[in-house]
Amino acid sequence: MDASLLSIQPNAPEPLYRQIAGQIRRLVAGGQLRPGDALPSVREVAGLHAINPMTVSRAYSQLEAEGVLLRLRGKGMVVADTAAPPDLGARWALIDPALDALARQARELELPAEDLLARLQHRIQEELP
Amino acid sequence: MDASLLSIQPNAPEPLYRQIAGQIRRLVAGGQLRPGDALPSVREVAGLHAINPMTVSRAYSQLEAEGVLLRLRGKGMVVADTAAPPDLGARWALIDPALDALARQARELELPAEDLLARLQHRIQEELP
Amino acid sequence: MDASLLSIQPNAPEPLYRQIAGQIRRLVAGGQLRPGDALPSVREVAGLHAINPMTVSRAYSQLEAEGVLLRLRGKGMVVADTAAPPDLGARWALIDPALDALARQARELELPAEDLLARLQHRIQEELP
Amino acid sequence: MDASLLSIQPNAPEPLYRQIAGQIRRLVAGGQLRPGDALPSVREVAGLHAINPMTVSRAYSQLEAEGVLLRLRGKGMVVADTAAPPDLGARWALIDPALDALARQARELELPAEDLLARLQHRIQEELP
DNA sequence: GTGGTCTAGACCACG
DNA sequence: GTGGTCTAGACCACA
Repeated sequence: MDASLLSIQPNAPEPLYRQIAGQIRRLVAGGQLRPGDALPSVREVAGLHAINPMTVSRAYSQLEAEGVLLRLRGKGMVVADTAAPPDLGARWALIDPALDALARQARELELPAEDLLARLQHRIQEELP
Repeated sequence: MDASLLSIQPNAPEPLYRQIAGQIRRLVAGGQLRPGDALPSVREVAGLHAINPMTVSRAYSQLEAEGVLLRLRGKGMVVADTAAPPDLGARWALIDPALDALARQARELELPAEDLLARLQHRIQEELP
Repeated sequence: MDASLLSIQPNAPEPLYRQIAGQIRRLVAGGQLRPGDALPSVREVAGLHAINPMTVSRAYSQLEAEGVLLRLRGKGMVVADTAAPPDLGARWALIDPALDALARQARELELPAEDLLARLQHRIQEELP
Repeated sequence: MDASLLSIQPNAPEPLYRQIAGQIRRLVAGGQLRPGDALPSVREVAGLHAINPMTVSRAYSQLEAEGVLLRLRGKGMVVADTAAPPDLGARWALIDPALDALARQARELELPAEDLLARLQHRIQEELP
Protein backbone atom coordinates (compact mmCIF):
# COMPACT_ATOMS: atom_id res chain seq x y z
CA MET A 1 0.00 0.00 0.00
CA ASP A 2 1.16 3.45 -0.83
CA ALA A 3 1.39 6.07 1.87
CA SER A 4 0.03 8.71 -0.48
CA LEU A 5 -3.31 6.92 -0.56
CA LEU A 6 -4.01 8.09 2.95
CA SER A 7 -5.78 11.39 3.14
CA ILE A 8 -4.94 13.48 6.18
CA GLN A 9 -6.88 16.62 7.03
CA PRO A 10 -5.08 18.51 9.79
CA ASN A 11 -7.95 20.90 10.40
CA ALA A 12 -10.70 18.34 10.74
CA PRO A 13 -12.19 17.89 14.20
CA GLU A 14 -11.35 14.18 14.09
CA PRO A 15 -7.90 13.54 15.54
CA LEU A 16 -5.20 12.64 13.05
CA TYR A 17 -4.48 9.20 14.43
CA ARG A 18 -8.15 8.33 14.25
CA GLN A 19 -8.40 9.56 10.67
CA ILE A 20 -5.58 7.21 9.77
CA ALA A 21 -6.94 4.27 11.73
CA GLY A 22 -10.41 4.75 10.34
CA GLN A 23 -9.26 4.84 6.75
CA ILE A 24 -7.16 1.72 7.08
CA ARG A 25 -9.95 -0.06 8.92
CA ARG A 26 -12.33 0.71 6.07
CA LEU A 27 -9.86 -0.20 3.36
CA VAL A 28 -9.38 -3.58 5.02
CA ALA A 29 -13.11 -4.09 5.53
CA GLY A 30 -13.73 -3.15 1.92
CA GLY A 31 -11.12 -5.52 0.60
CA GLN A 32 -8.81 -2.91 -0.91
CA LEU A 33 -6.23 -4.03 1.62
CA ARG A 34 -5.93 -7.77 1.94
CA PRO A 35 -4.37 -10.05 4.56
CA GLY A 36 -0.62 -10.02 4.14
CA ASP A 37 -0.50 -6.64 2.45
CA ALA A 38 2.26 -4.49 3.87
CA LEU A 39 1.51 -1.03 5.19
CA PRO A 40 3.73 1.97 4.62
CA SER A 41 6.21 2.46 7.40
CA VAL A 42 5.50 4.87 10.19
CA ARG A 43 8.30 7.13 9.05
CA GLU A 44 7.10 7.08 5.48
CA VAL A 45 3.57 8.15 6.32
CA ALA A 46 4.82 10.72 8.80
CA GLY A 47 7.28 12.19 6.34
CA LEU A 48 4.87 12.34 3.45
CA HIS A 49 2.13 14.07 5.40
CA ALA A 50 4.42 16.12 7.60
CA ILE A 51 3.10 14.77 10.85
CA ASN A 52 4.80 13.26 13.85
CA PRO A 53 5.77 9.58 13.57
CA MET A 54 4.22 8.92 16.96
CA THR A 55 0.84 9.99 15.64
CA VAL A 56 1.04 7.38 12.90
CA SER A 57 2.35 4.80 15.32
CA ARG A 58 -0.60 5.40 17.56
CA ALA A 59 -3.01 4.60 14.75
CA TYR A 60 -1.11 1.43 13.89
CA SER A 61 -1.00 0.31 17.52
CA GLN A 62 -4.70 0.74 17.88
CA LEU A 63 -5.38 -1.31 14.79
CA GLU A 64 -2.99 -3.97 16.03
CA ALA A 65 -4.91 -4.15 19.32
CA GLU A 66 -8.12 -4.57 17.30
CA GLY A 67 -6.59 -7.44 15.37
CA VAL A 68 -6.71 -5.61 12.06
CA LEU A 69 -2.94 -5.29 11.69
CA LEU A 70 -0.07 -7.53 12.65
CA ARG A 71 3.39 -6.40 13.66
CA LEU A 72 6.14 -8.39 11.98
CA ARG A 73 9.12 -7.73 14.18
CA GLY A 74 11.72 -5.75 12.37
CA LYS A 75 9.75 -5.79 9.15
CA GLY A 76 6.79 -3.54 9.69
CA MET A 77 3.03 -3.86 9.81
CA VAL A 78 0.90 -6.04 7.57
CA VAL A 79 -2.82 -6.70 7.37
CA ALA A 80 -3.55 -9.58 9.73
CA ASP A 81 -4.62 -12.93 8.38
CA THR A 82 -7.11 -13.01 11.18
CA ALA A 83 -8.67 -9.76 10.05
CA ALA A 84 -12.33 -10.37 9.34
CA PRO A 85 -12.88 -10.92 5.62
CA PRO A 86 -14.91 -8.27 3.86
CA ASP A 87 -18.39 -8.75 5.22
CA LEU A 88 -21.21 -6.69 3.84
CA GLY A 89 -22.96 -6.30 7.16
CA ALA A 90 -19.79 -5.16 8.88
CA ARG A 91 -19.13 -2.65 6.13
CA TRP A 92 -22.57 -1.12 6.49
CA ALA A 93 -22.08 -1.00 10.22
CA LEU A 94 -18.89 0.98 9.79
CA ILE A 95 -20.59 3.62 7.69
CA ASP A 96 -23.82 3.70 9.64
CA PRO A 97 -22.93 6.54 12.03
CA ALA A 98 -22.01 8.80 9.14
CA LEU A 99 -25.19 7.87 7.30
CA ASP A 100 -27.22 8.60 10.37
CA ALA A 101 -25.58 11.94 10.99
CA LEU A 102 -26.17 13.02 7.41
CA ALA A 103 -29.83 12.05 7.49
CA ARG A 104 -30.42 13.89 10.73
CA GLN A 105 -28.69 17.02 9.53
CA ALA A 106 -30.63 16.98 6.28
CA ARG A 107 -33.90 16.82 8.20
CA GLU A 108 -32.85 19.66 10.48
CA LEU A 109 -31.89 21.78 7.50
CA GLU A 110 -35.06 20.77 5.68
CA LEU A 111 -33.06 19.98 2.60
CA PRO A 112 -35.02 18.01 0.01
CA ALA A 113 -34.02 14.35 -0.07
CA GLU A 114 -33.97 14.34 -3.82
CA ASP A 115 -31.33 17.05 -4.08
CA LEU A 116 -29.30 15.49 -1.29
CA LEU A 117 -29.20 12.14 -3.03
CA ALA A 118 -28.18 13.76 -6.29
CA ARG A 119 -25.35 15.62 -4.62
CA LEU A 120 -24.16 12.52 -2.82
CA GLN A 121 -24.16 10.49 -6.00
CA HIS A 122 -22.14 13.12 -7.75
CA ARG A 123 -19.70 13.30 -4.85
CA ILE A 124 -19.15 9.55 -4.79
CA GLN A 125 -18.49 9.29 -8.47
CA GLU A 126 -16.28 12.29 -8.92
CA GLU A 127 -12.61 11.83 -9.50
CA LEU A 128 -10.36 12.25 -6.54
CA PRO A 129 -7.56 14.82 -6.42
CA MET B 1 -39.16 25.16 20.99
CA ASP B 2 -39.42 22.09 23.12
CA ALA B 3 -36.32 20.82 24.90
CA SER B 4 -37.25 17.26 24.02
CA LEU B 5 -36.69 18.00 20.35
CA LEU B 6 -32.96 18.10 20.93
CA SER B 7 -31.29 14.79 20.44
CA ILE B 8 -28.32 14.27 22.74
CA GLN B 9 -26.05 11.27 22.44
CA PRO B 10 -23.66 11.20 25.39
CA ASN B 11 -21.54 8.43 23.95
CA ALA B 12 -20.99 9.97 20.55
CA PRO B 13 -17.51 11.26 19.81
CA GLU B 14 -18.89 14.71 19.10
CA PRO B 15 -18.87 16.82 22.25
CA LEU B 16 -22.22 17.53 23.83
CA TYR B 17 -22.08 21.27 23.52
CA ARG B 18 -21.33 20.97 19.81
CA GLN B 19 -24.19 18.52 19.29
CA ILE B 20 -26.55 21.07 20.82
CA ALA B 21 -25.15 24.08 19.00
CA GLY B 22 -25.06 22.26 15.69
CA GLN B 23 -28.67 21.19 15.91
CA ILE B 24 -29.94 24.62 16.79
CA ARG B 25 -27.83 26.22 14.09
CA ARG B 26 -29.31 23.89 11.50
CA LEU B 27 -32.87 24.30 12.75
CA VAL B 28 -32.49 28.05 12.40
CA ALA B 29 -30.86 27.80 8.98
CA GLY B 30 -33.61 25.44 7.86
CA GLY B 31 -36.38 27.73 9.06
CA GLN B 32 -37.81 25.41 11.68
CA LEU B 33 -36.77 27.95 14.27
CA ARG B 34 -37.62 31.52 13.32
CA PRO B 35 -36.50 34.89 14.64
CA GLY B 36 -38.18 35.55 17.95
CA ASP B 37 -38.77 31.90 18.76
CA ALA B 38 -37.87 31.12 22.36
CA LEU B 39 -35.41 28.41 23.27
CA PRO B 40 -35.83 26.08 26.22
CA SER B 41 -34.01 27.26 29.31
CA VAL B 42 -30.59 25.93 30.18
CA ARG B 43 -32.04 24.18 33.22
CA GLU B 44 -34.80 22.59 31.24
CA VAL B 45 -32.45 21.12 28.63
CA ALA B 46 -29.93 20.04 31.23
CA GLY B 47 -32.53 18.40 33.43
CA LEU B 48 -34.28 16.59 30.61
CA HIS B 49 -31.09 15.11 29.18
CA ALA B 50 -29.23 14.69 32.47
CA ILE B 51 -26.25 16.73 31.42
CA ASN B 52 -24.35 19.55 33.02
CA PRO B 53 -26.11 22.95 32.73
CA MET B 54 -22.75 24.49 31.96
CA THR B 55 -22.59 22.36 28.82
CA VAL B 56 -25.91 23.74 27.58
CA SER B 57 -24.91 27.24 28.52
CA ARG B 58 -21.72 26.91 26.54
CA ALA B 59 -23.65 25.94 23.41
CA TYR B 60 -26.01 28.89 23.84
CA SER B 61 -23.14 31.29 24.42
CA GLN B 62 -21.41 30.15 21.28
CA LEU B 63 -24.55 30.64 19.23
CA GLU B 64 -25.02 34.05 20.81
CA ALA B 65 -21.50 35.00 19.78
CA GLU B 66 -22.31 33.87 16.26
CA GLY B 67 -25.36 36.08 16.22
CA VAL B 68 -27.76 33.19 15.90
CA LEU B 69 -29.30 33.59 19.35
CA LEU B 70 -30.07 36.62 21.45
CA ARG B 71 -30.09 36.75 25.24
CA LEU B 72 -33.18 38.64 26.43
CA ARG B 73 -32.70 39.58 30.05
CA GLY B 74 -35.21 37.82 32.22
CA LYS B 75 -36.78 36.04 29.29
CA GLY B 76 -34.10 33.65 28.18
CA MET B 77 -32.68 33.00 24.74
CA VAL B 78 -34.54 33.62 21.51
CA VAL B 79 -33.60 33.30 17.89
CA ALA B 80 -32.06 36.61 16.84
CA ASP B 81 -33.76 38.83 14.33
CA THR B 82 -30.35 39.36 12.87
CA ALA B 83 -29.88 35.67 12.31
CA ALA B 84 -29.19 35.03 8.69
CA PRO B 85 -32.42 34.15 6.89
CA PRO B 86 -32.66 30.65 5.52
CA ASP B 87 -30.37 30.63 2.53
CA LEU B 88 -30.07 27.62 0.34
CA GLY B 89 -26.36 28.00 -0.25
CA ALA B 90 -25.65 28.37 3.44
CA ARG B 91 -27.68 25.29 4.22
CA TRP B 92 -25.77 23.19 1.75
CA ALA B 93 -22.55 24.52 3.15
CA LEU B 94 -23.55 23.40 6.63
CA ILE B 95 -24.14 19.84 5.50
CA ASP B 96 -21.22 19.65 3.13
CA PRO B 97 -18.64 18.20 5.51
CA ALA B 98 -20.96 15.34 6.45
CA LEU B 99 -21.71 14.72 2.79
CA ASP B 100 -18.07 14.63 1.99
CA ALA B 101 -17.20 12.27 4.83
CA LEU B 102 -19.93 9.87 3.82
CA ALA B 103 -18.82 9.79 0.20
CA ARG B 104 -15.21 9.15 1.13
CA GLN B 105 -16.10 6.38 3.55
CA ALA B 106 -18.32 4.72 1.00
CA ARG B 107 -15.48 4.68 -1.50
CA GLU B 108 -13.09 3.23 1.05
CA LEU B 109 -15.57 0.53 1.95
CA GLU B 110 -16.36 -0.08 -1.71
CA LEU B 111 -20.03 0.12 -1.00
CA PRO B 112 -22.17 0.49 -4.13
CA ALA B 113 -23.52 4.02 -4.57
CA GLU B 114 -26.91 2.71 -5.50
CA ASP B 115 -27.39 0.87 -2.22
CA LEU B 116 -26.02 3.78 -0.27
CA LEU B 117 -28.48 6.18 -1.81
CA ALA B 118 -31.35 3.81 -1.15
CA ARG B 119 -30.38 3.49 2.49
CA LEU B 120 -30.00 7.21 2.90
CA GLN B 121 -33.38 7.90 1.37
CA HIS B 122 -34.98 5.41 3.68
CA ARG B 123 -33.17 6.90 6.67
CA ILE B 124 -34.31 10.41 5.85
CA GLN B 125 -37.92 9.48 5.44
CA GLU B 126 -38.31 7.18 8.39
CA GLU B 127 -40.16 8.33 11.47
CA LEU B 128 -38.07 9.47 14.39
CA PRO B 129 -38.34 7.95 17.85
CA MET C 1 -8.52 4.06 44.61
CA ASP C 2 -5.29 5.55 45.83
CA ALA C 3 -2.52 6.31 43.39
CA SER C 4 0.08 5.07 45.86
CA LEU C 5 -1.29 1.55 45.53
CA LEU C 6 0.22 1.28 42.08
CA SER C 7 3.70 -0.08 42.03
CA ILE C 8 5.92 1.26 39.28
CA GLN C 9 9.32 -0.23 38.56
CA PRO C 10 11.19 2.00 36.11
CA ASN C 11 13.94 -0.50 35.51
CA ALA C 12 11.79 -3.50 34.73
CA PRO C 13 11.77 -4.72 31.13
CA GLU C 14 8.00 -4.33 31.01
CA PRO C 15 7.05 -0.85 29.77
CA LEU C 16 5.64 1.50 32.37
CA TYR C 17 2.26 1.93 30.75
CA ARG C 18 1.82 -1.82 30.57
CA GLN C 19 2.79 -2.23 34.20
CA ILE C 20 0.06 0.22 35.12
CA ALA C 21 -2.53 -1.29 32.81
CA GLY C 22 -1.73 -4.81 33.97
CA GLN C 23 -2.07 -3.97 37.63
CA ILE C 24 -5.39 -2.22 37.20
CA ARG C 25 -6.67 -5.02 35.01
CA ARG C 26 -5.84 -7.55 37.73
CA LEU C 27 -7.26 -5.43 40.53
CA VAL C 28 -10.51 -5.20 38.62
CA ALA C 29 -10.53 -8.90 37.79
CA GLY C 30 -9.81 -9.72 41.41
CA GLY C 31 -12.58 -7.51 42.70
CA GLN C 32 -10.39 -5.06 44.61
CA LEU C 33 -11.61 -2.41 42.19
CA ARG C 34 -15.34 -2.54 41.58
CA PRO C 35 -17.56 -1.00 38.89
CA GLY C 36 -18.02 2.68 39.58
CA ASP C 37 -14.82 3.03 41.58
CA ALA C 38 -12.91 6.12 40.57
CA LEU C 39 -9.29 5.89 39.48
CA PRO C 40 -6.65 8.37 40.48
CA SER C 41 -6.24 11.14 37.95
CA VAL C 42 -3.55 10.95 35.33
CA ARG C 43 -1.75 13.89 36.87
CA GLU C 44 -1.92 12.38 40.34
CA VAL C 45 -0.38 9.09 39.31
CA ALA C 46 2.21 10.81 37.19
CA GLY C 47 3.17 13.21 39.93
CA LEU C 48 3.40 10.59 42.63
CA HIS C 49 5.58 8.25 40.61
CA ALA C 50 7.50 10.94 38.81
CA ILE C 51 6.58 9.76 35.35
CA ASN C 52 5.09 11.52 32.37
CA PRO C 53 1.32 12.05 32.41
CA MET C 54 1.13 10.74 28.88
CA THR C 55 2.48 7.40 30.02
CA VAL C 56 -0.32 7.06 32.52
CA SER C 57 -2.85 8.27 30.00
CA ARG C 58 -1.74 5.61 27.61
CA ALA C 59 -2.45 2.89 30.15
CA TYR C 60 -5.89 4.33 30.86
CA SER C 61 -6.73 4.63 27.18
CA GLN C 62 -5.83 1.03 26.56
CA LEU C 63 -8.02 -0.14 29.41
CA GLU C 64 -10.83 2.04 28.11
CA ALA C 65 -10.53 0.39 24.72
CA GLU C 66 -10.70 -2.99 26.42
CA GLY C 67 -13.88 -1.98 28.21
CA VAL C 68 -12.31 -2.18 31.65
CA LEU C 69 -12.48 1.54 32.33
CA LEU C 70 -14.96 4.21 31.38
CA ARG C 71 -14.20 7.86 30.73
CA LEU C 72 -16.61 10.22 32.45
CA ARG C 73 -16.16 13.44 30.55
CA GLY C 74 -14.61 16.09 32.71
CA LYS C 75 -14.68 13.86 35.77
CA GLY C 76 -12.07 11.21 35.18
CA MET C 77 -11.93 7.46 34.76
CA VAL C 78 -14.01 4.90 36.64
CA VAL C 79 -14.22 1.14 36.51
CA ALA C 80 -16.80 0.29 33.86
CA ASP C 81 -20.10 -1.27 34.83
CA THR C 82 -19.66 -3.51 31.85
CA ALA C 83 -16.34 -4.78 33.13
CA ALA C 84 -16.55 -8.52 33.51
CA PRO C 85 -17.31 -9.45 37.10
CA PRO C 86 -14.58 -11.30 38.94
CA ASP C 87 -14.50 -14.70 37.29
CA LEU C 88 -12.25 -17.39 38.64
CA GLY C 89 -11.39 -18.76 35.23
CA ALA C 90 -10.50 -15.36 33.87
CA ARG C 91 -8.32 -14.64 36.85
CA TRP C 92 -6.36 -17.85 36.37
CA ALA C 93 -6.00 -17.03 32.71
CA LEU C 94 -4.48 -13.66 33.57
CA ILE C 95 -1.82 -15.24 35.75
CA ASP C 96 -1.19 -18.25 33.57
CA PRO C 97 1.69 -16.86 31.51
CA ALA C 98 3.60 -15.92 34.66
CA LEU C 99 2.91 -19.34 36.14
CA ASP C 100 4.12 -20.99 33.00
CA ALA C 101 7.28 -18.94 32.80
CA LEU C 102 8.15 -19.71 36.40
CA ALA C 103 7.65 -23.44 35.96
CA ARG C 104 9.79 -23.52 32.85
CA GLN C 105 12.59 -21.55 34.43
CA ALA C 106 12.54 -23.79 37.50
CA ARG C 107 12.91 -26.87 35.32
CA GLU C 108 15.76 -25.31 33.37
CA LEU C 109 17.53 -24.37 36.59
CA GLU C 110 16.78 -27.78 38.09
CA LEU C 111 15.52 -26.17 41.22
CA PRO C 112 13.60 -28.54 43.48
CA ALA C 113 9.86 -27.97 43.32
CA GLU C 114 9.56 -28.26 47.05
CA ASP C 115 11.89 -25.36 47.73
CA LEU C 116 10.33 -23.27 45.00
CA LEU C 117 6.86 -23.71 46.45
CA ALA C 118 8.11 -22.80 49.90
CA ARG C 119 9.70 -19.64 48.61
CA LEU C 120 6.66 -18.66 46.66
CA GLN C 121 4.39 -19.17 49.63
CA HIS C 122 6.63 -17.03 51.75
CA ARG C 123 6.73 -14.34 49.08
CA ILE C 124 2.97 -14.22 48.74
CA GLN C 125 2.34 -13.90 52.44
CA GLU C 126 5.02 -11.41 53.29
CA GLU C 127 4.08 -7.86 54.07
CA LEU C 128 4.49 -5.36 51.32
CA PRO C 129 6.69 -2.29 51.62
CA MET D 1 22.76 -29.99 22.87
CA ASP D 2 19.90 -30.38 20.47
CA ALA D 3 18.40 -27.32 18.87
CA SER D 4 14.93 -28.73 19.37
CA LEU D 5 15.33 -28.41 23.12
CA LEU D 6 15.02 -24.66 22.85
CA SER D 7 11.50 -23.42 23.20
CA ILE D 8 10.80 -20.35 21.10
CA GLN D 9 7.53 -18.48 21.32
CA PRO D 10 7.40 -15.85 18.57
CA ASN D 11 4.29 -14.20 19.95
CA ALA D 12 5.51 -13.79 23.51
CA PRO D 13 6.30 -10.25 24.62
CA GLU D 14 9.83 -11.29 25.52
CA PRO D 15 12.16 -10.74 22.57
CA LEU D 16 13.38 -13.84 20.79
CA TYR D 17 17.05 -13.30 21.45
CA ARG D 18 16.38 -12.94 25.14
CA GLN D 19 14.27 -16.07 25.22
CA ILE D 20 17.19 -17.98 23.74
CA ALA D 21 19.86 -16.41 25.90
CA GLY D 22 17.82 -16.85 29.05
CA GLN D 23 17.19 -20.50 28.44
CA ILE D 24 20.82 -21.30 27.75
CA ARG D 25 21.92 -19.25 30.73
CA ARG D 26 19.63 -21.23 32.98
CA LEU D 27 20.54 -24.59 31.51
CA VAL D 28 24.19 -23.82 32.20
CA ALA D 29 23.48 -22.53 35.68
CA GLY D 30 21.41 -25.62 36.40
CA GLY D 31 24.09 -27.99 35.17
CA GLN D 32 22.15 -29.45 32.26
CA LEU D 33 24.73 -27.88 29.97
CA ARG D 34 28.31 -28.41 31.15
CA PRO D 35 31.60 -26.80 30.21
CA GLY D 36 32.69 -28.09 26.84
CA ASP D 37 29.22 -29.04 25.70
CA ALA D 38 28.60 -27.92 22.12
CA LEU D 39 25.68 -25.70 21.19
CA PRO D 40 23.67 -26.10 18.03
CA SER D 41 24.82 -23.89 15.21
CA VAL D 42 23.16 -20.60 14.51
CA ARG D 43 21.85 -21.95 11.22
CA GLU D 44 20.45 -25.03 12.86
CA VAL D 45 18.52 -23.12 15.50
CA ALA D 46 17.35 -20.52 13.04
CA GLY D 47 16.22 -23.09 10.52
CA LEU D 48 14.39 -25.25 13.03
CA HIS D 49 12.43 -22.41 14.56
CA ALA D 50 12.06 -20.34 11.42
CA ILE D 51 13.63 -17.24 12.86
CA ASN D 52 16.32 -14.90 11.64
CA PRO D 53 19.87 -16.26 12.08
CA MET D 54 20.94 -12.84 13.27
CA THR D 55 18.59 -13.21 16.21
CA VAL D 56 20.24 -16.44 17.30
CA SER D 57 23.66 -14.98 16.74
CA ARG D 58 22.80 -12.05 18.92
CA ALA D 59 21.85 -14.34 21.79
CA TYR D 60 25.07 -16.29 21.43
CA SER D 61 27.16 -13.15 21.28
CA GLN D 62 25.60 -11.84 24.43
CA LEU D 63 26.31 -15.07 26.26
CA GLU D 64 29.85 -15.02 24.94
CA ALA D 65 30.29 -11.51 26.30
CA GLU D 66 29.02 -12.74 29.65
CA GLY D 67 31.57 -15.53 29.64
CA VAL D 68 28.96 -18.26 29.52
CA LEU D 69 29.82 -19.41 26.00
CA LEU D 70 33.05 -19.66 24.09
CA ARG D 71 33.46 -19.33 20.35
CA LEU D 72 35.78 -22.08 19.06
CA ARG D 73 36.93 -21.17 15.58
CA GLY D 74 35.65 -23.64 13.10
CA LYS D 75 33.84 -25.65 15.73
CA GLY D 76 31.07 -23.35 16.85
CA MET D 77 30.02 -22.35 20.33
CA VAL D 78 30.62 -24.42 23.44
CA VAL D 79 29.91 -23.83 27.08
CA ALA D 80 32.93 -22.04 28.51
CA ASP D 81 35.17 -23.68 31.04
CA THR D 82 35.19 -20.39 32.83
CA ALA D 83 31.43 -20.39 33.09
CA ALA D 84 30.43 -20.09 36.72
CA PRO D 85 29.78 -23.54 38.15
CA PRO D 86 26.26 -24.28 39.21
CA ASP D 87 25.74 -22.28 42.36
CA LEU D 88 22.55 -22.53 44.33
CA GLY D 89 22.43 -18.86 45.25
CA ALA D 90 22.98 -17.78 41.68
CA ARG D 91 20.24 -20.09 40.47
CA TRP D 92 17.74 -18.64 42.91
CA ALA D 93 18.77 -15.18 41.88
CA LEU D 94 18.03 -15.99 38.26
CA ILE D 95 14.51 -17.08 39.03
CA ASP D 96 13.79 -14.43 41.59
CA PRO D 97 12.21 -11.82 39.31
CA ALA D 98 9.74 -14.35 37.96
CA LEU D 99 8.94 -15.51 41.47
CA ASP D 100 8.32 -11.97 42.52
CA ALA D 101 6.13 -11.13 39.58
CA LEU D 102 4.00 -14.21 40.17
CA ALA D 103 3.50 -13.43 43.84
CA ARG D 104 2.50 -9.86 43.14
CA GLN D 105 0.05 -10.83 40.42
CA ALA D 106 -1.52 -13.45 42.66
CA ARG D 107 -2.10 -10.87 45.35
CA GLU D 108 -3.60 -8.43 42.89
CA LEU D 109 -5.92 -11.11 41.56
CA GLU D 110 -6.71 -12.27 45.09
CA LEU D 111 -6.01 -15.84 44.12
CA PRO D 112 -5.61 -18.16 47.09
CA ALA D 113 -2.00 -19.13 47.74
CA GLU D 114 -2.96 -22.73 48.28
CA ASP D 115 -4.46 -23.13 44.83
CA LEU D 116 -1.60 -21.27 43.23
CA LEU D 117 0.97 -23.58 44.80
CA ALA D 118 -0.97 -26.62 43.72
CA ARG D 119 -1.14 -25.39 40.17
CA LEU D 120 2.52 -24.55 40.09
CA GLN D 121 3.49 -27.96 41.41
CA HIS D 122 1.38 -29.62 38.77
CA ARG D 123 2.87 -27.41 36.08
CA ILE D 124 6.44 -28.19 37.09
CA GLN D 125 5.92 -31.91 37.14
CA GLU D 126 3.93 -32.29 33.97
CA GLU D 127 5.52 -33.68 30.87
CA LEU D 128 6.59 -31.23 28.22
CA PRO D 129 5.39 -31.39 24.64
C1' DG E 1 -10.51 20.43 37.80
C1' DT E 2 -10.52 16.23 34.19
C1' DG E 3 -8.44 13.66 29.92
C1' DG E 4 -6.85 14.24 24.77
C1' DT E 5 -3.86 15.48 21.06
C1' DC E 6 0.25 16.67 18.93
C1' DT E 7 5.10 17.84 18.59
C1' DA E 8 10.23 17.39 18.78
C1' DG E 9 13.61 14.75 20.09
C1' DA E 10 16.13 11.15 22.43
C1' DC E 11 17.04 6.47 23.00
C1' DC E 12 15.99 1.53 22.84
C1' DA E 13 14.72 -3.12 20.83
C1' DC E 14 14.52 -5.93 17.02
C1' DG E 15 15.91 -8.24 12.60
C1' DG F 1 15.91 -0.67 8.03
C1' DT F 2 11.49 -1.49 11.27
C1' DG F 3 8.37 -0.09 15.47
C1' DG F 4 8.33 1.12 20.73
C1' DT F 5 8.91 3.88 24.76
C1' DC F 6 9.43 7.90 27.28
C1' DT F 7 9.96 12.80 28.10
C1' DA F 8 8.91 17.82 28.25
C1' DG F 9 5.96 20.99 26.97
C1' DA F 10 2.28 23.26 24.54
C1' DC F 11 -2.43 23.66 23.64
C1' DC F 12 -7.23 22.03 23.31
C1' DA F 13 -11.82 20.06 24.83
C1' DC F 14 -14.88 19.19 28.31
C1' DA F 15 -17.63 19.71 32.71
